[in-house]
Order: sequence, then C-alpha cells, then structure tokens
Amino acid sequence: MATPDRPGFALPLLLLAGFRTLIDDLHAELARQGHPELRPAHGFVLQAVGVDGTTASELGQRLGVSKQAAGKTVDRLVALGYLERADDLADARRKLVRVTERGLDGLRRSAVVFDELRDRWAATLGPERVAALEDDLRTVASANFFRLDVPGWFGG
Amino acid sequence: MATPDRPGFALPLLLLAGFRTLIDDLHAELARQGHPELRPAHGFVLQAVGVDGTTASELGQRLGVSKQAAGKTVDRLVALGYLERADDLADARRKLVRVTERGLDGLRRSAVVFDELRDRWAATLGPERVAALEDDLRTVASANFFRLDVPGWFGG
DNA sequence: ACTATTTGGTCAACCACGTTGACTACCCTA
DNA sequence: TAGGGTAGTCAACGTGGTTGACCAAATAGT
Repeated sequence: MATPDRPGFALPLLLLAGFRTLIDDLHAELARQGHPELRPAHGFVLQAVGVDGTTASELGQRLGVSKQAAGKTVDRLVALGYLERADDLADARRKLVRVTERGLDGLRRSAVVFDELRDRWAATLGPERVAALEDDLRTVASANFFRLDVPGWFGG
Repeated sequence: MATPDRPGFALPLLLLAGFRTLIDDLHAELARQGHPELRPAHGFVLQAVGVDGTTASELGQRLGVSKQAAGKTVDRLVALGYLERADDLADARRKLVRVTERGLDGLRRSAVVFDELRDRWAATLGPERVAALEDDLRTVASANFFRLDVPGWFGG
C-alpha cells in the first residue's frame, strides 16, 4: 500500500463514519415519522435559525456561508414548510426567518431520535465511555478552537 | 429552549466538528504544499481508486454513488491531473482509472499531515485517550455495521 | 453459432448547495 | 441632506449528486 495505512488516517474516517451513521439513522427514522424531505443539512439550518428567529445574513454568518447561500437554503425550507418569512416592523430591509410548527416538530423528533441513538451507543460502549468520548472531543474542540459555540447550535 | 439541549445532540455535533476541523486543517496544509485544488471529497476518491486502479462503475459502488456521479468526479480529477484513464486490454468496455504520480503525492502528503494532526490530538488528550477514542468508535462501528470496510479506504 | 441479457461508459436534464459580483432599498450618522 | 454601511436579491457559474436513455461490448443459454 502506497501510504494510507498510517495511524492518522483512522481518526477522520472513524469520525466521518460515526457522524454519517448517526445522521443516516436519524433521517431514516424522521422519514418514517412524517419528515421524508428533511435532509441532513436542514437540521443544522433549523438549529441555527433557533426559536427566536433570525435573518438570512445572520444565518449565513452562523453557518459560515454567504448570505446568498443562506437565502437560497431558506427559500427551499420555506417551500417545504419548515421555515417562514416575516417582515421586520422596525427595519424594512430585514426579513425575519422563523421556524414553523412543522419545523419545531422535526426538531423535537430529531432530539428524541438522537437520544435513542446515544442510548444505543451507551448500550454497546457503556455510558461512561460515551461520556468520555464526548469529553475528549470537547477537549480537542476547545484546544483547537472548534466552532461549537455557534449561536443556536446547542441551545442559544 | 424548544428541544435541542438534550444529551444526544452533542454527539453528532462533536463528531462533525472533529471531522471538519481535521479535514479543514488538512486542506489548508495541502494547499501550502502545492495542492490547492484538492477538495475534501477528492481524498476519499483517490483512496477508493487505490494503487491498483479501478473503473468508474466500481468506484461508484465503493463510494456509494451512481456510476455517472463517479464518472463526473473522475473527469474533474483527470482534468486536475490526479487521475488518468487507460483502456482495458482485456475488456473494451472498461476504462481503467488510475492514480497519477501527482495523485500519489497528494495521498502521501495527506498521510503525513494526518499523522501530525493525530499527534497534536495526542498532545492535548494523551496518546492512550486518542487510542481509546479510536477503539470506541471502531466498536460502535462494528456493532452498527458501519461501512468502514469499503475497499481501498484503509489500505485494501 | 446466434440470439438474449447483463455490464460499462456516456449524454442529457435536472436538483441541491455553494461561490462572486452587481445592484436596489433602506437605515444611520456626520 | 449626502454618504456609507447593511439586508436582500438576481445572475452566472462550479461541484457533486440524481434518473433515464442509449450504445457497444461481453457473456449466457439455447
């Protein structure tokens, strides 16, 4: 083998596989529960919009993409009924983006499914090792300045 | 907060953030080392092609995408000089896809950078916790039938 | 040996998701 | 009131994926 069988290669592959499995399982379950159009990226967008709502520009900043990209994503999610737009009474330039009741339903169901998936990991690994895994990732995150503090992602 | 602040939400976010940080750091370094056009997806494609080469159809199967998508990705990587096509002497339908010397260079440098990044994680976390983290992810992987055994990904 | 089927590659149309650049409408401040 | 920054949108484009259709070559089954 030319080069890839080095220790460092395992880490990104395992992180990606773990993430993808979680997300794939989530969306298979969400499809069963009445949200077949919800795609992996949408969850992060709904999270980033948050219960207080936001604007396309701010959403772009939160997600690390351009305001144009954020605007197009909002368009799609509005078309699917997960987001809605409203005028800002105080500033006629701004258009508020809010999560609809359907969007909240998807978010709620995601939370439940994620909890169940985490329980399944805990059943295999043991609860303390799952917690240790999260702690370790969080440690690396803070050491390397991950962007985990994005507003709206965890509960802002 | 509506729903997201539940324990299960932390896991996917941490896995994604960890993966993205690793990949972002890798490509920043690769850009510095003469591979600015190499995008995150390309590494997986080069890995999947492997030193023995393959065909577009087989590549699609390995990556879990259609043969058309694989073909277009090969087109782009051929244009960038990372892959090359050749006729199959034994089967006139097949077109062999092979990694070029430039492709191998990118793969080799990726391996080195990944090793260095893993060392940085080990410096923060301690080597035994990085190993434990990998073990845990591997355990969950085998329990949940991850697709880590994709040919070419680890060194097939 | 000759059909019939499977397989590999490609073309076309389309969609999701991102980019930059240009432009309008609006707010704010000197 | 004139200027500058900000919010949103439009257009053009790139990338990475999808389906469906199609042809040519290999293979299987009489």
